[in-house]
Formats: sequence, structure tokens, C-alpha cells
Amino acid sequence: VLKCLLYSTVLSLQPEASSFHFWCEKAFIFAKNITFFILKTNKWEEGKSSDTQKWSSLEHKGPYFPPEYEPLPDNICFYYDGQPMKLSPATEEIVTFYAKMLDHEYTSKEVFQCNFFSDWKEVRTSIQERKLIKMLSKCDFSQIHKYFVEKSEERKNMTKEEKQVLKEEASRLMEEYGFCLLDGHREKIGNFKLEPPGLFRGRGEHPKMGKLKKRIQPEDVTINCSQDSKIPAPPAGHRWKRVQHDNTVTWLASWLENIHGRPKYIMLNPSSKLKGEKDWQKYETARRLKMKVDSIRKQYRRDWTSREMKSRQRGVAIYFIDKLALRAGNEKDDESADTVGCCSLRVEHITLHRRLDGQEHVVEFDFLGKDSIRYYNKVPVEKQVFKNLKLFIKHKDPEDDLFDRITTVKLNKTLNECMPGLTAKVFRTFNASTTLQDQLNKLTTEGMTVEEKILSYNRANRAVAILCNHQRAAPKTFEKSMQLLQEKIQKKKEQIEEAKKELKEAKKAHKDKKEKAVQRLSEQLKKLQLQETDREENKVIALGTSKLNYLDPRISVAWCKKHQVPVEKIYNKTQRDKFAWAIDMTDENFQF
DNA sequence: GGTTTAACTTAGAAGCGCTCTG
DNA sequence: CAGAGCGCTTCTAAGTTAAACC
Repeated sequence: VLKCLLYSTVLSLQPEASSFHFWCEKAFIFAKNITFFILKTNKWEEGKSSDTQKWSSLEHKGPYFPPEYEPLPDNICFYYDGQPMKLSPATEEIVTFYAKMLDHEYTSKEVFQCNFFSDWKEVRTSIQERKLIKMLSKCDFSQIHKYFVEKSEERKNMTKEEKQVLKEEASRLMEEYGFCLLDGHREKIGNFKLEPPGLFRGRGEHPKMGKLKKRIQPEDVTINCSQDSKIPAPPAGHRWKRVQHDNTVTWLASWLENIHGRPKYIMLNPSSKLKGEKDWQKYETARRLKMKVDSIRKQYRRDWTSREMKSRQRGVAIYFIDKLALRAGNEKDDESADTVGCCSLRVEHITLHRRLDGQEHVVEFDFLGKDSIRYYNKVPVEKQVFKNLKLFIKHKDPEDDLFDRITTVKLNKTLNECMPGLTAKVFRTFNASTTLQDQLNKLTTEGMTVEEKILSYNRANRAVAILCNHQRAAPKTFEKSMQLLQEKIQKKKEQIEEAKKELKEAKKAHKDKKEKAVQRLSEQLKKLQLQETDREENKVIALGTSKLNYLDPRISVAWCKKHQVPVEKIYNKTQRDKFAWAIDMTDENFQF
């Protein structure tokens, strides 16, 4: 944000922007004598003005500003070799503006546009273009927009035959590039297509939104295959970055993505044997936790009264992870959206209520978790937990860490000592699968129709999704389709009234028939109402994530077998492929 | 002992294409 | 038989975790 602000400001004020670029690459900027920023090879670093270590660790060669620059206002200084620099009135104006902007809260749009403009500048090739384009607001994108609208229109208007051709081409590509040979087996690849270039969006208030995601070149790609295999040929005129033969990892190709500089991988499809075995292992670890969880719970309750602060914090953190299925919550840098998990919770994310709505010792959670999904929950906790939380937040500011003496690494180390393979996320798997098993046992009764059983299954699934906070945006057509359903219900009710009237008026001989009609209509009404509740309850709940990642498929398969529900009713084709291992091995008596 | 990196799992949105309904 | 709506697939971002590094 700072970078793009500087760029865009200077670009609009100073035509010789490239020289600005030169000096801001190396300058320190003290804003209000508190914080400074420096641009080091495309990355801003922040420090406190008292932080002399960063200051002295840098090598300077030559002055950063021409000598004719005038002094700055009192509260902003540029420093060189520890001495304040003199700046010209023009630059002063820019910097004053910049300092003002430090207090400015940026809207998503501003962040996006600044990032985009800054990156876009980099890709301009001609000097004329570089000089010509100075302000985003003066750029007209209507032609490129029109182009894409037309393209999408064209796609929509394609004939059946044209679509068929496209489909065949896609399946040819899939045949050729979509599979690999692993231990002699032909396995489907998960993501065999490279990610195309585009503008990065990210989830939530992402500071990098709008940046240009670059096109991947063969020269960026590392190939990982066995020594004796046929090495895939790079496109003509190109070469791979590297070809390696590492059989300790599962990826087939990788490259560095340019937004965060993180590696990305081409890996196998979840239906593969490799992924299936991993998945099975995951659930076996969770089942081992089942055997161990009582003693672990005892242990962390003991920690609540420990003399050591770090033990108390660890005890409460594991309690949250266990009870509320929170994620571990690794530390994050400020290059990504401000989201938290358990260990990174800040004081501002909880509110303590001695009493609330007739309950005692209630903790109110309100924070953004993974993917900037809001977690909001009011939870009654044990008195000792409440006491500890009070202790943890004492003398802290809202933006301070709630758990300042523990990290995810330390927490996982402790867990691993309790049980080999135990980490924070195992609790999510364990609690999710346990919940499903319990709910299914509770909600399914003999004599239910298959439809009713499936509703029960969805309800059990939903309980898990709520536990894990799996949310989705309400479908765009939700209100409309809900209204439609309600109209149908209304109609059905009227039909029932009508049928009842007819029943009353009917002659004895016809009574039986009319009664059946009423009954049938009532059943239909019940079904519609059931559908209404189901849909309403599912408005902002996403069931897919838990089904795919947290629920031991053997629970579902066993349940299907026991209650004569075809497995196709709960798993679609992809899911059946992914869970093939479970469908094969599970009998109706399996319990998680 | 903290920090960084690599490798893997988990996540919701968008777009598509199939199915159901009127 | 069309057109809406919904389920499925695709996409890739964003987590976790262990190992490597310093």
C-alpha cells in the first residue's frame, strides 16, 4: 500500500518518476519519528525509529537526494547516515502528503488499484508508454472490458457442435497430460494445468490484491520424476528450470508463485492410491486420539492451575482447540490478510462476560479465521478458564496476543509427546468424525424412509460444519428460491383445505378415497416443509468441506450399509472415487 | 530456540452443465 | 422443450506442519 501510494503520488506530481524510483529504493522515511519504511529489492521493511539495528545494517553508497533539497516539516524526516536530509519543496509536498496518508484507512478498491497500477507500470515496455500513463483514473479500460464481454457472449452462443469440439479437445488434453505413472499404476493428476496469469484478488482485506500474477514459463518449472522415466519435453525453444529425481516427495512439477514467492505444485488427484493412503492414515491418527483423549483432557485441565504462565496458556489453548475445533493459528506476516487461529488470537478478539443471557462465565469470540471467514460464538466455559483468560488479558492492549507465551510449534511439540502423530489439527478431525458418528446414531431410527434418513445424514453433517465453522456466502438466488418454495407450501395448504372440504361433503362410498387424498397432500406438505427447514438451515453453511476433509468416510459407508441407503445418495462420483478405499474396506459394524 | 522454507491439506467461489419443472 | 436452478467440477488461495537453517 505504501509503495503503491508513493508511486502513484509521485507519478501524478512528478513527471520524472523514474528518478524518484531510484531514490526511494534506498531511502529511509521517518514518519512522525515513529515508524520508518525502506524499500529493499521490491519489499518494504518496517521498523521503529529507535530500532538502530536495521538502520546501521544497511550499506549506503553515495547520497540519496540531490544536495539542493530543502528541510522537511518537523514531524517528517528523511535520514542519511543518521543525519536529517534536506529536501526540495516538491518532494516535501509529496512526503507531507504521504505522511497524511499514513493515517488514512484504505478501502479495498484503493488497495487494489494502487497495487495494480504499480505492477502494471512494471510491465510497460516502451518509454513512450511509461511516460504517457501516469494516473489510473485517467485510463480507459472500456475496450478491453468490451472484448471480454463479447468473448463470454460468444461462448454462451456456441452451438452444440462447437461445444462438443471443445469438449473433445479438453478430454484429449486430459488423456495426454492428466495422468502420470506411479509405481506402475496410471494415476490421475489433480491439477495438471498451470495457473494462468491474472490479477491477484486474495480473500478478505488482502494487502496484495490487484497485483499482477505472472505467466509461468518453462524456465520457472522444476520437473520431478524418476531417473528412468521418460522426461517430459519442454515446449519448443524452451528448457525446464531443473529436472530432479526425488522420490521422497509426491509432487510432479513445481514453480514459485510471484505474489508471495511461495512454491506451487502439480500433485496427484485425491482418488490416487497415494492420497488415499494418506487420508486413511489421517483418520487412523484421529481414532488413536479417541483412545487417548480422556487423559489429554485431564492433563490440560491440570495445566489451568499450573504455576507457570506458559502451561496455563497452553492448557487453555488446547481446550479451545478441543472444545471449539479452532485451528492452530500460526503467526502471519503483514503481507497477507489479518486473520487468526487459536494461538494468534488477540485480546480484542474475545470479550469476557461474568454472566450473559442467564449463563455464567461466557466468552464471546469474534475474529476472522482462515479465508477471512468470521468466527462468532458465545461459549460458556469453566470458571478456571474464565479466571485464566482474565489473567491473560491483564495489562494488555487490545492488539496484544492473548497467548503470548506459546506458539504453534511449542503447542504441537507438547501434543506430540502425549501421542505420536498428534497435532492441533487432529482434534478437528477427531471431533468432527466423533460428532458425525454420535449424531447419526442419535438421528437415525429404523422405519425411516430413505429420504428421512438422508435428511438425518445432512443434519449430522451440518452439526459438524457448524462445529468447524464452515460457512459460505448465501446463494445469490436464495431469497428468490425460498419465496418460490413458500408459495408452493401455501398452495399445498390450500389444496389440503380444499380436499378436506371435499371429504366432508363426500358421500360415504367416496370417503375412503378422499381421505387418502388428504393424507397424500399432507405428506407432500410435510416434505416441502422439511425441504424449507433444510434449505433455511443451510443458507450460510457449507457441508462440502467437512464431508471431504474431516469426516471419516467409513462412518458414512457403514451407516449406508446398516440402513440400506445407497452410497450414491450421499457421495457423488468424485467423492466415491476419493473414498474408494473406505467403500471397499468398510462393513456395517464399523464405528469410528 | 527462533525463523524460514518446503510440502502437503483444507477452503470457498465461480462457472458449467445437467436435471427438473411447468 | 425451454429455462431456471442447483449440484458438481475446477480453480487456486490459505492454512498446518516438519525439516532446514542460522
